Order: sequence, then structure tokens, then C-alpha cells
Amino acid sequence: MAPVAETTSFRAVMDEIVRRITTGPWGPGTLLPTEVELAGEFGCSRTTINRALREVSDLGLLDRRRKAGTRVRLAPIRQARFAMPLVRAEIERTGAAYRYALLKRHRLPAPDWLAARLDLAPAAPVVQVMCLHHADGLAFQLEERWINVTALPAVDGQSFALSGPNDWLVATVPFSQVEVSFLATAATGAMVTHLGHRLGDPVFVLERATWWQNAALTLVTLSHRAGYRMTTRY
Amino acid sequence: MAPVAETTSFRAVMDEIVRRITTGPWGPGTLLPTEVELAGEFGCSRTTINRALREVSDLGLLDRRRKAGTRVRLAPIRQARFAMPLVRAEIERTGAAYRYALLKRHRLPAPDWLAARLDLAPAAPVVQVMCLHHADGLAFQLEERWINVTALPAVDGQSFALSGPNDWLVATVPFSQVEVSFLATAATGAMVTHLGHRLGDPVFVLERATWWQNAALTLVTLSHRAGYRMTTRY
DNA sequence: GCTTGCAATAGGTGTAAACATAATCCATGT
DNA sequence: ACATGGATTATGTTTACACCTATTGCAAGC
Repeated sequence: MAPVAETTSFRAVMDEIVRRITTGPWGPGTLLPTEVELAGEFGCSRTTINRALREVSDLGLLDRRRKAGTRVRLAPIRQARFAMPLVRAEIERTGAAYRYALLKRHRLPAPDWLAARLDLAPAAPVVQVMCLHHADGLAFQLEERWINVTALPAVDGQSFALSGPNDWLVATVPFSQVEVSFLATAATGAMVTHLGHRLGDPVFVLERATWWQNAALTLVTLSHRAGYRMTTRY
Repeated sequence: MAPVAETTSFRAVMDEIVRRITTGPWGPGTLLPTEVELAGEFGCSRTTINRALREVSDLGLLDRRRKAGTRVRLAPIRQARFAMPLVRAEIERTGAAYRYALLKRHRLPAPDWLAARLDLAPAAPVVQVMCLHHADGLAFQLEERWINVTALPAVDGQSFALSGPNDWLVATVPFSQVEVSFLATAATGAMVTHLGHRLGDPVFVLERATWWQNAALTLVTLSHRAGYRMTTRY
């Protein structure tokens, strides 16, 4: 049981460890040999083994605790990493042509539900932006965004006529906290008009709120075309 | 601009670097000092700086290239890690009482759509399991699962009367590839009966397919109660 | 039987040094 | 002017060693 890898890089060690876990002798719950033992087996230093184990642990396959040792997780992966590229990139990656369209841009006092959701002062000024992202001419995503003017006064100088608020925001403002939710809702009027749903149709929605130093910056709701699914492999 | 941290652990360095990026002088696109310079500033070894920069890079805030140096990403990679605990853990974490109920368990030839979806032989034997996960007596999640008997013959010995197939699977089988999708669908008959939806209501669905060495093991569809949202912060 | 506390252990972190590798820059030759 | 190739440089990786710290397990004491 010692097919010692010829090449000794932490990546090779990693691959071999992953192989033993997923296809080999180290089933769920197995206690791995200590780092020192593995270093001996693989013919490399403990540091390299440590790096490899740390990376595999980051993948969610291992559970490491001091003194307790390194154990193969019973529930191998409880974490999925979803890359959420900018819509533009997501669309262009599929080879489709991206097009942006501004539907609405208002400056108004925050409605009560929004002030409550983002912990703003009552009727604090916000900018509401509604826009569409097309893929090959077909509506792909409807973006409904609220921007906190108090925290981002520069938003008053942005018309968002040619490019979406996301592009401006990511290039302009840092953020310290983000909250992302996935949910299913029933299609409302705007979605019927712009995404081609029928009223009440199930819509996949991504909602993201962003803060910087305890001040809410923006809340965005991204509604997707019918049949959209967010997928990841690992 | 040099509030050198008193404590010198890679974590402290990390925090300071993140601070400078998110709230401080290192805006999007900034080229960071070299590792050697940072090591000097922080009064630690290059190895420690390297570790810190690597971790921050893993967070998606930095872009590192040999010779080119370390740069603050223009658009921080929007990657969300979603913890997907076992239902039982997810329910009990909220303080609610968990209860499991088996609704159906059949052994049958795979329907065409399933065989196509998982690349099985036509009419290959599969076990279909339908079960419910309750939180404090209320239906929380409806699980509809298909298990490939050819790849997992041991499933024939499992009744799933007392605990769900997930518990058995994670404790029994390794896996090599997983595909997870999030989507919104319209409530069907089973969801109306068991989750309390009305027909056609939007339902948040998680679909997961698992393979081991190119053989499909199982496909599961998890439908959630009305109003469910999957949330993560970072 | 139970608790308390010590010692052993395994992983966690840090240092200094060295070599590897990729990207950039610049000098050279055509 | 332009291509090319080598020198330079910043990060990537590995090593050997040391000390720290959480956890375990056992043993002593109640």
C-alpha cells in the first residue's frame, strides 16, 4: 500500500491523498497517518505534507484537529463554491452577445421596507435602478437595484445609461460585508414584461446586499429567465 | 502609513492586508509592495508574508503573478461558499426538532429521462426513495432520490424506514464528482401534498448528482417549503 | 466512581535559506 | 524598426528546524 509518488511536490501529494480518499483505501472516517509518517512515506518534508493536507482540508475532504489527528470527513463536502461572475462575463462565456439596457433610474426616499431591510434612516435618499441584461438579444437577467445615496453620494453623477451599476460599483467602492441569498419567487409585473414569464411563474432570484463599515451600500435583486439554473461541479 | 502590527502571525498580516484593501489605501488595481518589502515592514519572514498573501488571494481579493507582482483585483471574484449541511444539522441548528418520514421506496427500471440524465443503461434497475424532513412538525424539505442499483447493490438491503438515504450514503460510499444545481420550479402534486404549496407555486429546488469513477451513484431533488432561502455571508 | 491535572502527542505557525519558474525588461543583432 | 534572447526579478515551492498550543488519555487524588 505504498505506491510512493516519484515527483514530490505538494500538489502530487495532494492528488495522491485525494485519490486515496475518493477511490482508495481511506474511506469516510479513516484516521490518516501523522504528518511525520506521511513525510517519511512520500519522501518529503513535513512542511510539504502539511501544505498538501491543508489544501485537501480546504476542499472539504478532511477534518484536522490538533492532537486528534487528520480524519476523512464523514460528509465529504458540505460546501460548494459558486463563482458568481459579472453577468456580462457569464453571458459572454457561453459565446452569446451581451447587451445592456437601462429601464428606469429614479432618486427617491427609501420605502419603508427597504429602510428596514438595510437599516437606513426613514426616507433616506436612495437611487433605484432597473435594467436588463440580454444574451443574444434575449432577456437573460432583470436587475432591480437600490443604492444608498448617503453612503455613495457619487451615484448622483452616474446615469447608468450605457453600462450597469454593477460595473461602476465594483470599480469604485470597496465593501466589507456581503449577504447573498438564493430563492424562488413568483413572477411579478416587471418580470412578465421584460423576462417573458407569465404572472406567477417560478423565477430564480439572487439577492445581494453589500455593506461597508456598517453602512449599507446597495441591495440588488437579480431575476432570471425561465429555466435558468445555477450549477457547479466539484 | 505603517501601523505595523505588534503581533506577527500570518493571520494578523492577512487582516491588515485585507483592511488596507477594503477600507484603506490599496484600492482596486493597486500594485502591492513585494513580499520582501512587506516582510521588512511587518517584521516577519517572507514565508509568513507569502502565506498571508496566498490566503488573501484565495479570498479572491488579490491577483498574483510571478514577476508581475501582487495586484488588488479590479472586480473581487464574487465567489460564495455555500455551506450545505445535512438537512438534519440545518434544522437542528435553528433549535427546531428534526423528524424524518419515509413516503415511498420502490425498486424499478430507470425511466428514460433518468437513464439519459445519469447515463445509465436503458431500464437499468434503480431504487426510488421519497421522503420528508420535518422541522418542529412542519414539512421542511421533500427529498426525491434515485439510486443506481448497479453501482450500489447494497442499497437493496436498506429500507430507509428510520433514517434517510443521505445518512446511509455519506457513511458508505466515496464519490469522485458532484454536480449541484439551484433552480426554481413550479410546485407539483407531491409538493402540494407534502409541503403545503399550492399547485404551480414557486419552489426552491436543489438538485445534486453524484458519480464515482464515471458511474452515476445517485440523483436527488430537494424541494423546500415556501419562503425558503439559502443565504450566505462573507 | 468521579474529578483534576499532568504529560505526551499531533497538528499549527514561524524562520532562514535555497532553488525553480514565469514574466518582464532591455540590449543586441538583423 | 523589429524580433530575439538573455539577465533580472517577484513569486512559487521546498527543506530543516524550532517552538507553540489544543487535545487526549492516563494517573493521582478525592
